[in-house]
Amino acid sequence: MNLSQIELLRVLQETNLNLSKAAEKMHIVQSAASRQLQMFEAEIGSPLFERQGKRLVGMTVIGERIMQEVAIINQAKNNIQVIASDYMDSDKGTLHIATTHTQAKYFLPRPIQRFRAKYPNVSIYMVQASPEQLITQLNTGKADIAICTEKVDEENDLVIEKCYEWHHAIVVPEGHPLCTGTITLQRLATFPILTYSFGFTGRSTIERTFEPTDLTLDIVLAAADTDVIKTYVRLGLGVGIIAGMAYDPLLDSDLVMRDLGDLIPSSYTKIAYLKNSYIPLFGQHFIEELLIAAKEFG
Amino acid sequence: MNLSQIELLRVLQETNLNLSKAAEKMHIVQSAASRQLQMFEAEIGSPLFERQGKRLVGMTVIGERIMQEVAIINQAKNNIQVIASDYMDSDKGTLHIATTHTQAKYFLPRPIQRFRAKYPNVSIYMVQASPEQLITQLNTGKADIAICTEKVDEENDLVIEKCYEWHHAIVVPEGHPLCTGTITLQRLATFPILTYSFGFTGRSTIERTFEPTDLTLDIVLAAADTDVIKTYVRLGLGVGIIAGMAYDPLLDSDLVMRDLGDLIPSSYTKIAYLKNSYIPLFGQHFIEELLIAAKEFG
DNA sequence: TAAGGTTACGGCGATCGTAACGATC
DNA sequence: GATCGTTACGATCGCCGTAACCTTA
Repeated sequence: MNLSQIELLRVLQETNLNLSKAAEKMHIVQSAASRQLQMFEAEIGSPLFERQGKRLVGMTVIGERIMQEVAIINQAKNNIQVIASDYMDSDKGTLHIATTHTQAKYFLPRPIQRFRAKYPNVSIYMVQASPEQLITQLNTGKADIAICTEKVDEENDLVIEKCYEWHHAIVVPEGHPLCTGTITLQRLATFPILTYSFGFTGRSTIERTFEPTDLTLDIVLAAADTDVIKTYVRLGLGVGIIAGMAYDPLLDSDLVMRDLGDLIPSSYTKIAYLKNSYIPLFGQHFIEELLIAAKEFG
Repeated sequence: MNLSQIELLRVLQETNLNLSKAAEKMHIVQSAASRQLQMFEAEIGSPLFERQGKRLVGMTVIGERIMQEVAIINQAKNNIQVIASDYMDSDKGTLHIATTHTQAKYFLPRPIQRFRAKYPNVSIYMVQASPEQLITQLNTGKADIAICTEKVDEENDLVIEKCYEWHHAIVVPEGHPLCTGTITLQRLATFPILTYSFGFTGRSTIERTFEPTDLTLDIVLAAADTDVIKTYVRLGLGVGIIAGMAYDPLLDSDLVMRDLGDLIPSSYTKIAYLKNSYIPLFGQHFIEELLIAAKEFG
């Protein structure tokens, strides 16, 4: 058993068990990868992969179990490298951030700008994805830190920090009936609604608010992305329910925003990272920067 | 970085940073170990060991930190091997049990005998140690399962199962004043006492019982081992406070035992193993055997 | 027939062991 | 002087790459 075999297993998973692709990723020729895999299986004493003919099409029971340990080893190995480079020069490195569109556009710009000013030698990679994907990004080591509102609860191997609290709000064109008068759930339900897709940016909170009532929202558009919602609100498709902080007083001055804090419970945007991952110094400072920005944001 | 370097680091710790001994344990010549260590430190970019001249005398800060990851990797690597051999033949293997004298002598014989009958091809190694050492045995991978009463609480990376409940009891020679009449803490405190050493077999419970009172026990002998206590009770040195199950009605018929369940809170003997360790099938069956024996024991 | 995987073989490099040396208790 | 660690050098064994071959979409 050796570390490159362990890594090969990880890479195999990432490539849907395609040995050729895996070999390429590891900068070795395909036959070499094939042999390494065979040697490892020989050492284990039973096959780790289900095969159809020669093709790898799945994992055996023992393969799955061993993969858990493989993941642990890879994580620890990666930690060692990060620790080492952090110790050598704690102002230099790479930070992979995974987040959703809303956070990327409305919350992160300021803290990231500040962070860049302090750490010009840290490269920041941002991956935009659905909240569900964010967890995968963390688990596969593709992201160091995830920032989002949904889904990052009760995950056992994640460290989760509350970042800031926010309310939903409606946006409507000027002159829309909802610009005046008290807003109630009943009244909202009489209009066509534009809001986030399932699993995005507090959509689950909206669901939970309406679920116990007899009302059903008439959702005519569900988008992952606030800007799409606003665009169609401008076209008069209906009432947008968006995250309050996604209303930009300058750019969105043609739209009227009204807070729904009294109707829909607040949502919390959180910071998450793997419990077992080593976060370098600059990463910890980045998190601090987020928390500072969060206070200004509230 | 490769696995033998990782292993070398672990072995170095086990040998008090003696490179020669470590090399021997790894079945390589000492110069090879020296080089491997250098290569690893070069890759990390800074020394992992404090040196006096050439001797390794301690670990640097980064060395300590990296050791945590090294331990994780070694554990996972070991798990892989156990998983593999468990899958190959789940009736064969080795079980390292760490426990204290009292458990080894009075509780374990029956379950171990039964287990041996079911699994003749599993070699059982028993290490007898102090409760404190048991934890170390688990953490260093020298023991798979620990059985004892003290110390195995609130350890974060241990899985702990309650095994059985027991009471303290006194043993005295026939005709001793304590053979008759009600036993109270006050009365106990008037006699010279023989009991377990600090940190052994419920000694802490005895301490906690007397602590809030004004009474102090006159402990004339503290032993790790029930048999030593009984021996000196027989010589008339005083009153033995032992674990109830350590009284053998046949062999100790010359002594009178009286239960202290009303005076001293019960103690619990627990089974402990590392949260991240893979316990092979026969190991799980061994634990079941313990729990069965525990019921008969109560 | 293209894509994925295995087998055979020669070459190169990593790592080992021997051995001589340096330093520290 | 015994123990512990480093450096130098030749030898070996593991692993890679090339290439031919097999098998299935």
